[in-house]
Amino acid sequence: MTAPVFDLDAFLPYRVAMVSRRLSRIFEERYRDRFGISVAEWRVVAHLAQSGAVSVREIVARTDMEKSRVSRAAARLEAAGYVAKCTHSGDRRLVELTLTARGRAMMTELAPIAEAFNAEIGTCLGADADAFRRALDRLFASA
Amino acid sequence: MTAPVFDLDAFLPYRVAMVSRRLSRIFEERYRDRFGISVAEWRVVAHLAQSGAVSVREIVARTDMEKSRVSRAAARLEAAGYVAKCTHSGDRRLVELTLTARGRAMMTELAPIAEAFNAEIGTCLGADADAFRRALDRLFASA
DNA sequence: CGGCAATCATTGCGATTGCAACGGCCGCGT
DNA sequence: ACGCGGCCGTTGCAATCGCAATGATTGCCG
Repeated sequence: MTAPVFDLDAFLPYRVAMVSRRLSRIFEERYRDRFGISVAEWRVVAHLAQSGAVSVREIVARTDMEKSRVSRAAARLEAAGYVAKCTHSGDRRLVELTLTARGRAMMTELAPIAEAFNAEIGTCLGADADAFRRALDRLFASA
Repeated sequence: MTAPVFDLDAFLPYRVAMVSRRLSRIFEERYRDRFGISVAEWRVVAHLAQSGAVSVREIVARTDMEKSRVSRAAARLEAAGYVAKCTHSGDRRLVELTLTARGRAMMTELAPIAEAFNAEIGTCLGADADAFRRALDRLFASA
């Protein structure tokens, strides 16, 4: 029985997962205490701030999250008063998600925090930042 | 009420999370059907193949996974016959995890699959592969 | 030598997730 | 006009996760 040799540190999916987890965790610490939202909810809010009124399906297509995850995140955000849900006029299957005034206020506070964190990452990467972004784009496109 | 503007696509934690999720998903498809293990269990097995007999705590420190996640993954692996658990002689608090013959056989089959997948990613990245690896190392070190 | 804080692994519990099934709604074809 | 297949969002259910508490064991320090 040969002893299988495998270098886990060189395995890129593992490395990416570790970094992803840490980045999300660090960023989450900067807004969870203040607003009490989770990562899934942050993504929905950020997407709404970017795109205005959109349906659940659009967020699903755009963020690669499960339908149910988006649906429940939207429900929690609605319960917390950050998001309003109303049925689309014309196609009553669709749900139009919109930021409430409270949601926009949160985003006004959150956007600079996110930008700052993003900038931190950029400076941390230094000269490799552009290559890193390119690599992410390529992996996302081909995966 | 100003409309908050934020470009989610430029937000690196988000991009990394998307790519991480996709890579893990794709790789998982290549072994889940054959061996019925999950990502957490794969990580434990890969680490055992690399490090021999180790305790739960070492895997936790090394992989940045929660104690309970590693513990349960080890329990599932033991139930499936891939891993053996025995108390460390000398310090009976520690649990020594070891690959069984069946576990080593699985790893013998899995290692080439992982290597191939890793190589695919490398070729996909092309000239940016080295910078990508450097960037991951730097983010991991500073996070 | 004895107690006591610390370490290690497990487990209970609440929350979240993914998958699949479902109910409501649309639009196409007839 | 009317089914009927398909799309959209929600929900039931099982599994997993994270966190905190617990049980078991060790090593330190008085």
